[in-house]
Order: sequence, then C-alpha cells, then structure tokens
Amino acid sequence: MKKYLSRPEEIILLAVWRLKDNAYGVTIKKKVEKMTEKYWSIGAVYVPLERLEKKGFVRSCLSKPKSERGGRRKRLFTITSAGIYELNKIHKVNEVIWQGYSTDKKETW
Amino acid sequence: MKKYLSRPEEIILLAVWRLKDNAYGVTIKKKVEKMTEKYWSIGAVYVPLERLEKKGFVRSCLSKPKSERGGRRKRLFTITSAGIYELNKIHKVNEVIWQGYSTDKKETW
DNA sequence: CTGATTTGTTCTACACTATAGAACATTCTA
DNA sequence: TAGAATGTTCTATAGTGTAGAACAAATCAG
Repeated sequence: MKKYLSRPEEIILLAVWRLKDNAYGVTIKKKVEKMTEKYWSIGAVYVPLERLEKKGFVRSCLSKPKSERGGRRKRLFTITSAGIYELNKIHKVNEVIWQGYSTDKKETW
Repeated sequence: MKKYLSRPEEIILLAVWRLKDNAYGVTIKKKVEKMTEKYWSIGAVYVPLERLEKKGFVRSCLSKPKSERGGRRKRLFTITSAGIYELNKIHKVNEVIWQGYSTDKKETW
C-alpha cells in the first residue's frame, strides 16, 4: 500500500505546478534539473509523469502545432486538484519530519 | 545512477538520528509511524535500514542481552557521518524545491 | 517539393526499491 | 522446561527509477 508521492514524483509535480501553463517534457526536464542541480534523462521525466497522469495528479493535452521553428506538438501538462492535495500532504509530512533539524544539527557535529 | 535518498530512506534515517542511542527496529518503527501517522510493517523498516547500512549511512551492533523482560538482543543503529552528510544534502534539496510553496499556494485555490 | 534540421514524445528494458507478513531466534519467568 | 515476551531475519512480489534509442512531426533551405 503506497504511502505518498515518491521523491521523483514530488519534484516533477512541483515543477509542473511551478511552470503553470508552460509545462511540457522539455521545460519540465529543465526545471527539475535546475531545482536539483542534477542531470535528468528524458525517461526519468516522462515515465513518472505518465504514472502521475494515470493516478490523476496531472492531466495533459496536445498544443496546437504553432511553433517558432520546427518541432513536434507539445504535450502540455497541468496539475489537477488531486495533485495539489497530494502536494499539500507531502509538504506537511516534510515539515513534520524535518522539524527542528537545522538547529539541532549543530549538536551532532 | 541514484540521485539521493528515497523517501523511506530519508524518514528512517531521520528517525535513527532523532533516536540517538536508542534506535533499533521496534523504536524506529514506532518513530516513523509517529512521524508519518501511518502504519509501517516491520519489513518496511528493516529492509531499507539494511540498505542504508550497506551504503554506509548507518552502522549497527548488537546490544548486551540485558533486558527488562525476555526478548532477543537489540540491534542498535547509529547514523554515520556519511549519513548526516546525506541528510544535509536532501534537506537542502527539499528547501529549494519547496521554497515559497505555502504562500504561493493560496493563489492556486 | 523534398531532404536536412529542429523540437519534442514514445518505447523499452532492467536493476533497484517498497512493502507485507510469516518464520525464526533469544531471553526471561513460572 | 514450556510459554510468553521481545526482537530480527527472510522472502516474495508489485511497482519505481533511470537511461537512452527510436520515432514523429513541423519548418526551413535550396
């Protein structure tokens, strides 16, 4: 029984939320890379994204072909209210588990 | 290529850290259940704990048989400095990815 | 018009992780 | 010495994480 979002799901969902109406594969990849300062393969973005959609936390639709220069149509993602609910849940868990960390930390060094 | 701690690893490692010199299977299970307000099976605690040890983020040793009332010897876990380093890393990532969330959130409702 | 270029998505494959709970082990007490 | 108490190990399986090759479609250059 699943407890809550996995970390990649959390990060990707946050990226979609932050990108508002400009969230699609490429921008999401860039965003999560910026957020984490790590390389993310395309698969590491799309596969969890696909799973988030299956679970109802994001929705997607194809954009019109109108582009600047070549390129396939974008598949735009938006967060659903179930997705936001899920983010709130994990956010709360995070607050609880990390509560008091940075201050206590000093004592452990 | 692994990016950072998974969420169960994060939670368990934090529990070990918080429990200081009283971290063993049963207390860790109780602690993570309290932290997350969810049921954790024994396996859901020990298996990741085992992996954390293999990766060098915790260390363990058996306690002396001295107990209050029956029972097997405890296997006491302690966080290593590599473990603390890893916690700091994930803590930083968390701060970045959630930065400004609760205040911005209101606008999305 | 057509082939190269650009931009973007889908597919797939495999190792690793998450989770549950049964089985097992050890110690104490009566 | 049986059984109760406390704790750990084992095992199985579904699901997740990750990389990158393959594919698709739109535009531009000649």
